[in-house]
Amino acid sequence: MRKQKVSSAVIRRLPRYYRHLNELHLSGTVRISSSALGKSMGLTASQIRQDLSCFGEFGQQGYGYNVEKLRGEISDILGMNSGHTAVVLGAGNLGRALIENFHFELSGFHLAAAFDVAPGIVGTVMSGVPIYHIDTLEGYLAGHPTSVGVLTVPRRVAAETAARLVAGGVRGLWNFTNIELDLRGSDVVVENVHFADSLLALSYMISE
Amino acid sequence: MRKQKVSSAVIRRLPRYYRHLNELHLSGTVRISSSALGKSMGLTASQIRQDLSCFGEFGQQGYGYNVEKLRGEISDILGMNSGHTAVVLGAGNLGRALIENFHFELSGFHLAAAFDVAPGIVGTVMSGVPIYHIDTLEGYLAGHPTSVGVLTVPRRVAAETAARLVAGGVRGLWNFTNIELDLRGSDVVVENVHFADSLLALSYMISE
DNA sequence: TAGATTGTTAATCGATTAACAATC
DNA sequence: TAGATTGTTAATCGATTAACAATC
Repeated sequence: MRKQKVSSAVIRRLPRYYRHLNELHLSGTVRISSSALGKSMGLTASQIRQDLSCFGEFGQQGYGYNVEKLRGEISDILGMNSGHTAVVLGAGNLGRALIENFHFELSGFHLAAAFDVAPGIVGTVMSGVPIYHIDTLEGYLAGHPTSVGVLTVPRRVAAETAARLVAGGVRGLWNFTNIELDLRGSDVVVENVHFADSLLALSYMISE
Repeated sequence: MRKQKVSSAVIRRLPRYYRHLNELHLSGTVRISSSALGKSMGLTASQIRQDLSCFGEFGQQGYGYNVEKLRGEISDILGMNSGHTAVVLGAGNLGRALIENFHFELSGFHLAAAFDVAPGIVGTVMSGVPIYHIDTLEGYLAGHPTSVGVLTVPRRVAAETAARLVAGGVRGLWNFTNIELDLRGSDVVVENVHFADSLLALSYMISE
């Protein structure tokens, strides 16, 4: 479906484009030029036009871009309208924070279930999300095709849980454990959220 | 102090080097060559040597690198031994998850305090971290020089809280709100953790 | 129409990779 | 010493920026 290979740098900017266009739309802005958008995002107009040209022609000479239309195009490109589903693995502190506070639906995901082992929470419902026992994961995945597994389990079971998700047919892993998952051989995509790496980069930058 | 400008790409790899070297050290590995390290990290040997050469000469011809020594050098470069301190702003779900689960000290930070407004938690201690009322922030910062403010407050007070931290003299902001902070004019560094951007990048990658 | 702004091609810049003399 | 591996310089590759004809 996709024409050329899109570079990782471009992919990382797409969500920012979406976010900015969404705010522009909410604030009532109808159209914007690449130079105005660039100014507000700290990018060059050239880069924005170059980035967008990877996916099609969304603007109009002399006019610029229609904010709502471009937002829609980018949400399609990002797969926000693909009916993606997610499950959370590990409903401890971080897992619970994500279940209760992160709005998966704003990114086009339906958070369908979570899995844990703690007797106190298995069988309960958290912010509308049922918590099942991890032993039932395979059965669940067989009956409910799932796009993404959100890994918030303890380190020691991270690799094993990842393998079970891959075997169960998920297409991506959103990895909050600080394990480097090695999924070469499968075509499952891993997106790492390494808090410590982020804080250490900040530490470097403030250390003169 | 620093010689040349180090590119952002290099800075982002430093924490990964640190993490890998730490694991190598814990598993008892004493020395490693750039090519072996590259293989295990998915980088070229060239890139590793080029990256390290930004900061000095840490290896030895014919031998490679001493794992423990290189780990120590990189921790210094990252500022992990600079006595950095942090405070958390907003001890709600995400703030609490960070306070209780994220090991700031493993990144060389001392998490000294948190601030909130909820009567139920102001005055309590969470995992050894005292929770103060946000009204006392200025007084606290005046008496306790603080390196980094961890922003986990609600959207609507994010900009204001950031401004108060900047006025209070912090050097960096670790921003978990999905607001794009505009701190041009100050020399405070912002490190954004945009969960939604990360999930949307994953969404793109699994959407063929 | 005239002014504005696109999409795209060419030029520049920066980052990654390759090569190799130095040397442990 | 001989083999291995560094640090660094040069070559390549890719990403960003500039320029401009096309056109709304």
